[in-house]
Amino acid sequence: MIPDDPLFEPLIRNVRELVAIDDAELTRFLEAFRTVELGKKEILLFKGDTSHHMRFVSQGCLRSYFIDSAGHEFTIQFGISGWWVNDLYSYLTQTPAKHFIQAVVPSSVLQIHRDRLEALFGQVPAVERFFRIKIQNAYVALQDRTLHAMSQPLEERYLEFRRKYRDIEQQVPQYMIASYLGATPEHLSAVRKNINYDRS
Amino acid sequence: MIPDDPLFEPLIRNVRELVAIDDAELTRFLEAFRTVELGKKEILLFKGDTSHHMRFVSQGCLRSYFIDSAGHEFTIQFGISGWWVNDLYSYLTQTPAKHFIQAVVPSSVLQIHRDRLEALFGQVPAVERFFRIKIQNAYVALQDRTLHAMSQPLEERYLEFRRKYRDIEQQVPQYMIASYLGATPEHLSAVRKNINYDRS
DNA sequence: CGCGACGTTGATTTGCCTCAACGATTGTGG
DNA sequence: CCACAATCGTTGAGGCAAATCAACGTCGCG
Repeated sequence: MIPDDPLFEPLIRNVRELVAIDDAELTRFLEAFRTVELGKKEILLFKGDTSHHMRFVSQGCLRSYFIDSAGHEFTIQFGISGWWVNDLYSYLTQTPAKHFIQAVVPSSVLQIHRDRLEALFGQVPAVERFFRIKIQNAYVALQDRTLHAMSQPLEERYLEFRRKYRDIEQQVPQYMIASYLGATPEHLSAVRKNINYDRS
Repeated sequence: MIPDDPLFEPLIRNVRELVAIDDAELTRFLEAFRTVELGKKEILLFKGDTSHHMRFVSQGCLRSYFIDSAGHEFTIQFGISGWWVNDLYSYLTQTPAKHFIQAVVPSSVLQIHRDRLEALFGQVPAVERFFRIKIQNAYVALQDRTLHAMSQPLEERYLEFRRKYRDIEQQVPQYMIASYLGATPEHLSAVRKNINYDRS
């Protein structure tokens, strides 16, 4: 009954490690998803479009980013297998997105339409619970990142990023990491040089 | 049946403007709250304590902040009437808080114990829904703030703060606003001076 | 009144950005 | 399969925004 497509495995694990849900309910949930395949650098959501889906990264790596008035890119979030990625503001308010969502490498995404999900919230409490807890955790993580960004110099933030996301660091170019950390590629490059000198 | 204590009014409004909930359920929810009165500068949650309550500001103004290794204060959040304030990480994981929560001016807080709230989540779906939506909105707002902090100069951030939170600006000292904006009091002072010159 | 908390000012230092240029690697079309 | 272009990381010079440090005025409160 539960779909045995291997793309669904990370999602099943993601749900079951957080909430108790029986097979029938889980199946209803999974059946509401559609698969999207993306090539390297392909864009899944454009600024100005409205986000109608919650999106789960099954394979590969995505990022969301925005571009300020001076043309600078800021990476908001990376997402690898097991992460949810979205422009939540656009999704929640059904207004045009301020961010882009892009595949950094070839990726497989599972997405569920907002109408289906809202209906499921009323029908399967475990699904609503799942998203409540997910968003709580995301909030805490974001708060942590915000505080680090304000209080730590770039070197600390970079080392922290490496510790926490070694698997992300390997698949994304450095200028994206710089833009995630709120720095220029040149500055990050200089910091990396320093770190290597310190080692020897 | 619904408590008519005026302190509850902001909370009742807060819930009813977001979810449909009948009087009996709302009453159950409200009865789980206790009132806490705080004097100016009194601390409600100390760093190192574990947060066992969700807290709602009924009157006055609170803030949460943390102190880094160099002794600098960073204000994470202000909360006036109608806002929820907590160290969510401590609350969710039941680990020692990394932040303080403090009354900026004399304040009245309504708080519900975690055990009561978790029980209500299972019994009254509207309560779980309420918190899911609240935390979604908080996440979006925090993301917005994080992006502004990274991409805008202090002057922009200060003007934005003023526009958005004029009612907060009036009850908190300037050095706390500076610490919220990620700047020193001296720098904010200089920026304010500039703004005034521009006006004339 | 006198002390402490708060905001301001100015001099100096510093972390980070900007701009320009240059290898190295990747990928692509002829 | 090679040649050329584009992408990415690095380097260094110069500049600017913001932090630091120290000092001072003012207000409110015990």
